[in-house]
Amino acid sequence: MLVSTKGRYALRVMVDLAEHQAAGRIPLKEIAARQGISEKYLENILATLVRANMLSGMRGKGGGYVLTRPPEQYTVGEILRLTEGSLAPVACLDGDCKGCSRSDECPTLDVWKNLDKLINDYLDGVTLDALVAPNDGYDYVI
Amino acid sequence: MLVSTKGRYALRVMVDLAEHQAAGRIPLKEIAARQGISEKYLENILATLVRANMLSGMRGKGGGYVLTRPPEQYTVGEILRLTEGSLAPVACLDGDCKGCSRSDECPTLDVWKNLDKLINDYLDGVTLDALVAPNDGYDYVI
DNA sequence: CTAAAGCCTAGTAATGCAATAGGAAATAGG
DNA sequence: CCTATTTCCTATTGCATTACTAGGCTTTAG
Repeated sequence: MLVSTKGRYALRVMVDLAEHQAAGRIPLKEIAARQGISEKYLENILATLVRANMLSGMRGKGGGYVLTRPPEQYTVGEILRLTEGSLAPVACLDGDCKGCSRSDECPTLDVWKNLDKLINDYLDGVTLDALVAPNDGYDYVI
Repeated sequence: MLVSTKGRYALRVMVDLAEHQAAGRIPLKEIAARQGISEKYLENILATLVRANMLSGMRGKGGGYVLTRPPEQYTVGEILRLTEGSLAPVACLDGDCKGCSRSDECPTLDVWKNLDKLINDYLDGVTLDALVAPNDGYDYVI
């Protein structure tokens, strides 16, 4: 499985926040309820996003989370790479375990490299605003 | 990780067998030595391939493994789907757990579907013979 | 001061992955 | 028939990761 629940939830949360941007800071409780995700589990995920400055969190009454950039400036790729650690399709390409001893002669390495590029290029080409549902009309109701 | 060692090893073994087709049946021991893979672990992998009729295994003296089709008739996709179980990038698309309750309204589902298609289409487009190293020349030595 | 929120560090249960163990059955050659 | 060789089959183990929970601390608005 390339993307685990952590990454999937993170993406859904980012879309949720993008859709509710107009409402200002959104408390975790609200997101969890809307998305049907355990509050405690969400904490971990949001903490990761905050530490990477993708979200700003504020404590206390009236606190909550808000995007730090406009939705079109987030790519799905960066969100997933952050929460998943890596999007490499095979261990051979993962940052830490750099190159197995057979990489010089490996007949399959090119397949993995091409696949890796395919995946990352696609996910880096999709921005958050492309996933936001069209506004319900509140903006132009008289 | 989309593809685990099982799938990677399987692919390498298939390439190995394609490259040594001319030698007839190849015993597991030989493949394991050439590829630097534990014999016992390889057993599992080869058993899977045999059960799916991708390889033919024969026991006893002079036995070993051989491809059941010419290399250009295997795709990397089918080899990996068999050994990995599935190439779905997220659990949402995995055969068994068909569709989560939110799939109707899920803003991210299309991303996963597109990614899934991208991955499978690419891997189904690469055939085994594309990975086989050019012959060393034995065929045309006088 | 207090209630509402995020922040932080652990801990745990379950799953899946990688690898190993031991033996049964088949086959070829002497 | 005997033996060495080789695949086939069923379990089991150790390990790492994933998904999720627990409990308490800190910040902020009113």
